[in-house]
Amino acid sequence: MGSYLVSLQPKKKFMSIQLSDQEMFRRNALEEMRNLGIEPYPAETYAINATSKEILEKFPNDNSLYQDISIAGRIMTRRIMGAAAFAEIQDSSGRIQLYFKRDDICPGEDKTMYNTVFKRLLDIGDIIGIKGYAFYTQMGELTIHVREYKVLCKSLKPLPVVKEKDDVVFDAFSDPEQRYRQRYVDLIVNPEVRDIFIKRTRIVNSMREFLNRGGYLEVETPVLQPLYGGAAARPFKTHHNTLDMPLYLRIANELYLKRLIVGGFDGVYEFSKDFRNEGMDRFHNPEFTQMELYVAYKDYEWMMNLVEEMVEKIALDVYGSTIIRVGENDIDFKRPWQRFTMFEAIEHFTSIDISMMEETELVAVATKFGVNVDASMGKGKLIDEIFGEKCEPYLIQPTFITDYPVEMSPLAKKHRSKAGLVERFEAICNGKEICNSFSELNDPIDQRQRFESQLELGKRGDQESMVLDEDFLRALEYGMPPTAGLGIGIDRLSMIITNSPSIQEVLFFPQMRPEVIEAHVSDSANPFQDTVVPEAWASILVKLGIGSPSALREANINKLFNDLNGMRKKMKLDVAALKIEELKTWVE
RNA sequence: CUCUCCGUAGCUCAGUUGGCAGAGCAAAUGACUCUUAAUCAUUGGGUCGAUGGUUCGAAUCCAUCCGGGGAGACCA
Repeated sequence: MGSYLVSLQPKKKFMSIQLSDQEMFRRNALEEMRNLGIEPYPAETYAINATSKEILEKFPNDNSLYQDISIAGRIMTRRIMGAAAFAEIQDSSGRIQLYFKRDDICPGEDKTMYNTVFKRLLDIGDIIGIKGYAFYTQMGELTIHVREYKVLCKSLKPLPVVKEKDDVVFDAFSDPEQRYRQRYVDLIVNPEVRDIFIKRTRIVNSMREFLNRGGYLEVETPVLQPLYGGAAARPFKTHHNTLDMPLYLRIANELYLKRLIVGGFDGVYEFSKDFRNEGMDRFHNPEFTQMELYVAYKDYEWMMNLVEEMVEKIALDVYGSTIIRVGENDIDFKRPWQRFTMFEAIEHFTSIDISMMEETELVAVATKFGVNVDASMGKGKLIDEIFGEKCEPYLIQPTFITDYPVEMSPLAKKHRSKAGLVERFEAICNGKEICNSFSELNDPIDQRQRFESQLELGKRGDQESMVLDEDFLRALEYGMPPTAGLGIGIDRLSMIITNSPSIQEVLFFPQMRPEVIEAHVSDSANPFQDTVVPEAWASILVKLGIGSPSALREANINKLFNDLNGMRKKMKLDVAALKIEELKTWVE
């Protein structure tokens, strides 16, 4: 700890103020273990030969099994009755009860491993390995009788203790902020959360298996792109130092995959993390996952059949059924799904046929339905808005919507028979789009014109209009076979299939504003020595992770103000509360 | 960006019309050899998200800010 910090508070007091009593007890237990010659963080392998799940499944059928178990897990509950005790450990497959008996753990005179280590120095949250045998208690619960145990990891932070009886959960760890920020805790104490993520992986595995079986090649394309394209969205912009040029994080990988079709692959797909610099809500995270697939010599009709088949298989692989309960509804993914053209869908829900309307009439209809209309909207956008307002939310069962206005689909091929439309479909399910697909536009001259009309929309103020990609056009000029393309949102699909109401529930680490975490300050000089920042506050800045004057200048001043005073209060510092005016003088 | 709800002990939550911060679980100490939200006894622990204001007095009222949830705007 640097000298300027020592002058602030003596180290001992400094530390004890920040740790709760429970954390202090655990640190003391750690020391005591070491004094007893027990290493709380041993290095060597702990060999296991069973999991809680397989014991619970197989022992009831054959009581001769599991008489020499080695198993490891985290202590989740303990019920101690003097010389005997029950505990539960949780491993990756679930929980199982343990029975500890003093004279079995400690057959000799020395009862330390039971009386001191087990009863006093171990806590809920610690990870132990045990050896023993399976049996039934008098109450009939399958339990492991522990012969010996070993400390594998001492936990220094108290875990939230969630209890359950008759399927009623008590004191659930439920605060969304804490659950998302400390997902590891969420995963430890909320088994249904881990189940969601297991299902998500199964969905991805099932899809990949389906695609590989179809003979499509899984590929990787750039995340950092000099031009962003393939979707209508605003990008994240970054900078490459050596090239000294801006680069964008991809908003889609469509244009790269189509270059590969030009290059002669018949079918390529990629699970891609895409990034869109837009609002965040229940359905949008700045980074999200999409699977894009392009198949040569196919069209959108063919792709619709593929989507139905693929999603039906996923439902069957995950649940063994095509029917999934989602919120209030039972959604059935069984083929075939209902198909509507966009105009049919609008007519179905509004009884108005807008298929022949001009822009001014569409504006009137849109306004009537409460759509916010502005000058940047073209005809296609208006139709799309009307659909989004009056149809999409009401489509619960999986439904294909086909034949979109050309203005909204600059990468899709013109409809073979309907003027002004393109060969495009979306699958809508539970009121939300889950995929988007079209017969890909492979006429390079038409494609150039579409890009140019996108530039027009950009001039009208549409911030999401696409940019013109000359290299992509060059690729098309060499010739791309007729191709069907698909983008399917993995997060959206996972939400539906796991019955999760928000995207945060299907992302391990959803995007959040940064949290204040006190950094451990090591011995170093005051980085604010040559500034107007007082020494007392400088140490707090370092603890908040702000280690240089430039970092200070980049910080959000209101948040910093809040955080600094928060730390002052928490650490009971003997300095006056910081005024925002004073803070402002630091960054000037 | 707007509206709205929320922020109190490690966790889940109470806190009346402003009047000395409460409970359950968790923790500590002790008792208890088949418990299971184990039980019984005793004990410690929070300055109420931050700042400023009103007041004799603020967790409580007001303003601004920080963080989160929900709805909307925006957005495939």
